[in-house]
Amino acid sequence: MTFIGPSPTPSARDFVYTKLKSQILSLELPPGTALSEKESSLAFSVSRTPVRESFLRLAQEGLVQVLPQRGTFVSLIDPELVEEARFMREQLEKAVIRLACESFPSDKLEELRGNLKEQQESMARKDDLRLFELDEIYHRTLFEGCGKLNTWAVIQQMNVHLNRTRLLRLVSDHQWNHLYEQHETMVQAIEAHDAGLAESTMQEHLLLSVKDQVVLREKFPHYFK
Amino acid sequence: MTFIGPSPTPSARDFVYTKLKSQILSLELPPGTALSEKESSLAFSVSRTPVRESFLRLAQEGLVQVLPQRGTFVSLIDPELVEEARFMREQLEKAVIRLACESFPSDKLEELRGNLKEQQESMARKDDLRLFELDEIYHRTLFEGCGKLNTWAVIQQMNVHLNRTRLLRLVSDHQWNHLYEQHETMVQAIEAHDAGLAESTMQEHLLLSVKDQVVLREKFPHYFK
DNA sequence: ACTACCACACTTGTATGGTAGTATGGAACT
DNA sequence: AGTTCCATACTACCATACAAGTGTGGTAGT
Repeated sequence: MTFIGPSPTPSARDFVYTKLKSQILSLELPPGTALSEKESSLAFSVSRTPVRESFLRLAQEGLVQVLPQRGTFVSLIDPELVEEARFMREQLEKAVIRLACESFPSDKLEELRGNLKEQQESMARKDDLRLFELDEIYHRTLFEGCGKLNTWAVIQQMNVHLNRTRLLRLVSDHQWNHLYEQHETMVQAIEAHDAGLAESTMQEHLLLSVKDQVVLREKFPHYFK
Repeated sequence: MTFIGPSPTPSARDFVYTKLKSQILSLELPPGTALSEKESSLAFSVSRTPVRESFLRLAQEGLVQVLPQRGTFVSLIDPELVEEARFMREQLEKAVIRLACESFPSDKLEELRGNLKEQQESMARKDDLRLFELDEIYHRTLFEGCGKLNTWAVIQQMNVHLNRTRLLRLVSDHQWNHLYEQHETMVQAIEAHDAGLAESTMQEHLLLSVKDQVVLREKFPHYFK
């Protein structure tokens, strides 16, 4: 439920925060890594203050753990937390697509169709990065059309815990086709006001995101709690 | 999705944060109020650092708004945000009580029954404050029994936006009886594995929480966005 | 060899001074 | 009178110094 007014001039704090967050999510800073205000401040050429404030924010999001007078560490991945994040997203997305089946503004529906078209193009170009973005925009548009953008923001925040288990490399090779079909099915379900179909498709759709965690857990058991 | 390791020795930051938060939620600091690092630091007899860090945390939770070089202000109540918080809570609570109807550990069921009994006693004593706590514990126990404590934590965080519109005074006089009956019905539904009954009762149950907002909005329109 | 202890090198927590951007009120000008 | 401009008193942002707790390795004593 966080609303960030993006500063017109990016502050040092935001810079450090963004950088650290991306490093943590990409596992460039693996779980368990010790951080230090001083060290990071040197690395980023800023003072301890913005670094410290970034640490605090990351701690609130559960990405790092601050132990007073002892140190700050990248959080281990908590499988329970990951599962619950998935659970929450599932419930909220299902509820929203049910709403969408009742009524959905036509301009947003148009956006969804345009998005689908671009997905096809990107699949042809094997542009995985763009596909990833389009997937996100697709879901965002769904929430936007239902007037539930704040809910989407909450989901985004929970997603960080899912993202750390989602290795982009692994995703790239498999089943964009399958995902695309589901996206298309859901749009059709909305048009047909078929809430049952929409909901079950969404459920399957979101289940695909859990597979990577198993792989990661076998490969790096010490990343997990 | 935030996890705060409560410090063994309460830090100045936590003290200031807790105090400010409670003042904001109780409307003692009404929406729109201008805050200032310096002023608060004097009021709490600490330096500006812990105050500043509290401001940032409150900003992330959406309770204050920090405008660089201009000031920090208690956020206006955003009706959309309040409605979505209610929406999310409804979806998640309904999903959880459905799970509870499939299976629920007997010791937690015992806790729920004990809670109900204490609710009766508190109603007899007209102990509204305790009833408020018991209501919260009741719902928490539901999530605990389903292994969804992190989800409960998320709900708690969204609740701050609902709480600012829930005037404790107003709540006190009406319908504890009604709420209690719903609590009892839900426990029975869990025992009977009647997901339909449980879900619809929960939905009604949560709808009761919106009424105060209307009153508040008529009385203090300038508190709202 | 083993243990108790202590100095030291870390860590984060707190206090404070300086910087730059913003709002405001009054003076000077039209 | 109305408008423009500027000094001034704010604001949050950042840098830095100091305080206080923690872990560790070496040393002295047994």
